[in-house]
Parts: sequence; C-alpha cells; structure tokens
Amino acid sequence: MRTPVPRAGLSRAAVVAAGAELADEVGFADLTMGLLAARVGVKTPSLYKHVVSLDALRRGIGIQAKQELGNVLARAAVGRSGADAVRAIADAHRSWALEHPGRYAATVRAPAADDEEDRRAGDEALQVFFDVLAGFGLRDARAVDAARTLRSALHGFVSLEGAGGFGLPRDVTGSYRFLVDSLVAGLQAERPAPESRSR
Amino acid sequence: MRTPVPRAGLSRAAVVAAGAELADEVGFADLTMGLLAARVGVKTPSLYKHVVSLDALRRGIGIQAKQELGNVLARAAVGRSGADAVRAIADAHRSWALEHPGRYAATVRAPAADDEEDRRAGDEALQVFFDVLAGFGLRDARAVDAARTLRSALHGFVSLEGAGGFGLPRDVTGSYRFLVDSLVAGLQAERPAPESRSR
DNA sequence: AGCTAAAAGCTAATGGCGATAGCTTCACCT
DNA sequence: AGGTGAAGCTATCGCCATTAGCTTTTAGCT
Repeated sequence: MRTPVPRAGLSRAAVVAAGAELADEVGFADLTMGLLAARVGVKTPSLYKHVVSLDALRRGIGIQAKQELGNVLARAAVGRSGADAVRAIADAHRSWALEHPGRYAATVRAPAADDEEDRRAGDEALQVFFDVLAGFGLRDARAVDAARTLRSALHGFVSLEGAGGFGLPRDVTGSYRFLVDSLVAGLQAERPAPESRSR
Repeated sequence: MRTPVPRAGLSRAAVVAAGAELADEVGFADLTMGLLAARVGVKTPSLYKHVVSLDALRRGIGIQAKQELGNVLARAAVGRSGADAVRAIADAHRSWALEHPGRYAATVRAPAADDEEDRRAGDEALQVFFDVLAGFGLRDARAVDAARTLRSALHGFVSLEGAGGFGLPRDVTGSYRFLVDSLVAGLQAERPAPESRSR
C-alpha cells in the first residue's frame, strides 16, 4: 500500500476546520462551497476531493463543534459541583455560543438516524450536563428530564440572543443570570414525584 | 384613482398564507418560490407581483405566525393565573410549534432594525408572557428577565425537540412537564438581590 | 356597450450555487 | 525514468431567485 500525499495543504480535516471558522464569520446557513474554496485558495470543485457534499461538510463541522463545546463545558465544570457547577457551564455555554455562532448553530444539527459518530459526539457533550446534575440527587428519568431542561433553557436563551430576538432594553447578561438562578432554584425545589420508581 | 382588482384568486395575503402552510410541510428553510408557485397554481415569476422577494415572503409569514402564536397563547391563558396560566401557555406553545413547524421557525426570525410592523407583532406575542408572569409579583427588570427566561426555556425545548435533538428514550412530554414545573418553582422561589456577581 | 389603464400572468434570460465528468499536473515510490 | 493515484482545474448541468418585457384580463368610467 502506498501513502501518496500529493500536493500540499488541504485535507478533509483542514477543510472542515476552515469551514468551521468561516461559518462563524458568515453564518452556518450562509456557508457555501464557493466561499470556502476561496478561503482555502482553491476552486470550488476541488473541495469535493475532500468532502463529498455540502451536507457532509456541515456534518463534519457539527461533529467538530459538538466535541469543542463538550470540552469547553467540561473544563468549566472542573472542580465545581452543584449550583456552582451549573452556573459555570451555563456561562461557558453562552460565551462559547456567542463567540462561535456558526459552530454553535452546527451543534444543534440533529444527526442522521444511523450516524453513530455524529450521535456519539452529541452524547458526549450531553454527558457533561448529566454529570453536573448528579449533585442534585436526580435519578433515572428525572435526570434525563433535568438534563433536557437545562440544555433547553440554555440553548433557547443563546439561540434567541444570537438571533437578536431580545428587544434592546435591560442588560441581557442580567437576564441570563436570572434564568440560571431560576433553574437552579427550580431543580433544588421539592416537588411531587410524577412517575419515578426508585427509593 | 381606480381600484382595479384584475384576475381572481391571488393577493399578497393569500400568497403569504399559502406560504405559511407550505412552510409547515417542507420546512421554513426549504420554502422556495417555485414550490409556492406550483402550490398556488401559477408560474414562479408571477409571485413577484404579490411579494417583492423571497425574504419579503419570509417576513410576511413571520408576522402572520407571530400573530397566530400570540393569539393561541392568549386563548390558552384565558381564565387562568399564576402557575396554572404558565402551564397552560407552555402546553399551547409546544403544541402549536409541533403542529406548525414552518410557521414556528418563522416566529423566531428577528425583525429588521427599522421594521415597525414586524417588531410590533413580536412584542404583542411577548406581551402574553408578561401578563402571565404578573401573578408572580415580578416588577420592572425582573419581569423582563422572567419573560425572557420563560420564552427561552419554552423555545429551547420545542426547538430541540423539533430538530430531533433528543435521544429516543424517556417520554418527551414528561420532560416538558418537568421543565415547566422547574421553571414555575424557580420563579416562585425567594432569591438574593438582582445584581450579584459571578463568572 | 365600449374604452382604457393597470394589475396579473407568462416566456425568456441572467447570475449564483451545488454537483459531476473528464482532463492535467504533481509527489512519491520503485 | 517511469508509473500511479490523489489533487486540482475547466466545462457543464440543473435548480433557484430575480428581472425584463410582452400579453391578457378586468374594473370602472363614459
């Protein structure tokens, strides 16, 4: 078997990485093969030697972005627990999403039903939510509910903020703090058991 | 000044309404002038007699959808208050979003900076959130925070659910109930002064 | 009833984008 | 020195948004 690596410069990983950067600048939805080709110094059709389609490029960016976000969240939670950890990953989540709008949009892309690699990237990022919520004493179905709740709230906020969905007045960071505090208080509150079985 | 209304059938409103229906079927992002033209029984260029561009069509669908959603939420809250009202609009919000995915995506579109009509449609829908939260004794900036919090959480959940962002197991309706209950508990909880410091 | 202005529709055409086919060039290995 | 295969390029196709310019229809006036 040969190991031919003709020309220099490009590779699938390099194209995807450049695509992620470009998506942050022009928006994930407005990313085009032509724009990316110009960025990496090639003509449009040449990109197809590295990625099979625009959709495959988006998938690659999505997987990379899910991994990056997962790492960022994990780092933020190191050495913290309980409400403190929730606040830490909430802040990290919002900062990263605002700094990397294109990548963030890519993380929301749902994997195809049979796409193991993509699914795993998302699951690993999600695991951080579970780990952080472990300190709240939630089990089984409740833990799933809480992880979905936390993720939904954080995602909804930064998604609306990123889309310019909030009217001007009242500082947005203050509202975000309110959201996180409300959630923490809500998760800590006693509540009737809907349908758990353990205990 | 004459008032000529030649031909029959189409009008700006009819085109926008048909566009909203079609968006629910094919997705807001995948709505094309060609698809809509076929749906209303004309050739593509003829649509431009009624809407100035695809973007203008999207804007029109967005405004219509914001009004519809606002009405749906207001109806759901009639005769209810406090936690009961929050649960009612939360359920109505999710149901409507899942039944009308294209329209729902359109409601998230941020208005252009100088677009009064679009901004007003969004504000009127948002007003329902404020009204419902009035029962929680939140004032001024806190009321803004709470409205953003509630909207973010509801939007985040249905947005992720609609995108297929939740893994299969554990019933999604149960998780939604958990989210709403957590939020209600969090909003009712006592909490420290607004301007704390963290990060 | 007939005339007319303008809206509403159509065909043709342009430019951008994703994608494919097929040719050329270059790096590496023997 | 030559052969191989990846990487790049040009040419081309089809789809979509949009515009130009012609034709058809109809409201409203006389």
